[in-house]
Amino acid sequence: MKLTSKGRYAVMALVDLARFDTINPVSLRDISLRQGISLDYLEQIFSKLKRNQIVKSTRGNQGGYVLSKKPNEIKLTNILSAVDEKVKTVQCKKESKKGCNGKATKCVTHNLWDELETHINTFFEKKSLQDLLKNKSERVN
Amino acid sequence: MKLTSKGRYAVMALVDLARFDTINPVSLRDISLRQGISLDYLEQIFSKLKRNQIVKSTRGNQGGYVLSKKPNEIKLTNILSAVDEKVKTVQCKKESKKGCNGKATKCVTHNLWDELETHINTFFEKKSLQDLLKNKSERVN
DNA sequence: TCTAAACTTGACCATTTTAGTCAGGTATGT
DNA sequence: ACATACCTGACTAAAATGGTCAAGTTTAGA
Repeated sequence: MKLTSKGRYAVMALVDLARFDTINPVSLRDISLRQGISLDYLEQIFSKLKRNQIVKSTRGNQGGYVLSKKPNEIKLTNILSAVDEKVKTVQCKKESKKGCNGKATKCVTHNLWDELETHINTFFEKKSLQDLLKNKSERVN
Repeated sequence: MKLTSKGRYAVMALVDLARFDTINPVSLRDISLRQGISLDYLEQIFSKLKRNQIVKSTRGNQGGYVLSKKPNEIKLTNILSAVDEKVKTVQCKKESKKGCNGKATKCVTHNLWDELETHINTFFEKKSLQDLLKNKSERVN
């Protein structure tokens, strides 16, 4: 199972983007500063988001990124899979042909992880960027 | 988020144990052979399971491990947390005092991961070893 | 009592993943 | 032209993963 900072950064950055892209493209530099994420790392992430048509870019001065869809049309599944955070739990080796661990049977936990995977995916399927915009940033304290 | 082979092995081994411990303690060697898990690795895992009172051990010849509770009393949460598979998603740095990423506010995704965590934990809370014993091992094909 | 089976502990390690950095681009508005 | 901002690929330190190895201790049974 993979769910790391990269996925979190992607979501954070997109929420930030959704809040500021009403008029002009938003530069990664701004997002970097506001969210405290390394600019270089953001570029890697946005490169993937772009490949997956989640954002559009404008080059040059005053350029930046814009969402390619409305916030409520962008599901978290889309975001996470775009940055290669496969919500795949533990894969049994060569599960396709043989059973797990080279046995002739599926391992007893096989269905379990499948179930969990579905469970999590459903969670991310229901949530959209829009949902995250609502509870904005809460003050600590 | 951590959910790796160690957790899967722990569950697999305990299901195996639950099936065979009716009379005598089950040796790790047997589990190792049946489940195709390295014996040395199993020892590490069972050391943790023992520390967390999930299994009891008998040393010496004919020794081995036995469940310390009934299969329906052992929830998957117990197993996974015993082997340090913290179902903790992404933690924001120093979230306690300051906000995330050193900002004064919680990051926008903070509540999201909290929610997910709860979501997953609920899943594991409901499942017991007993549940896994039912759908035994299915043949591939 | 001897010995083999089985648990116990801790150190060690190769590989992979993570979370970036760095260096060099290219495109474009002003 | 030049600053800004996107774009790309190579590189890397540190951590996690999935083990192995070595050296025990304990106890049943011959």
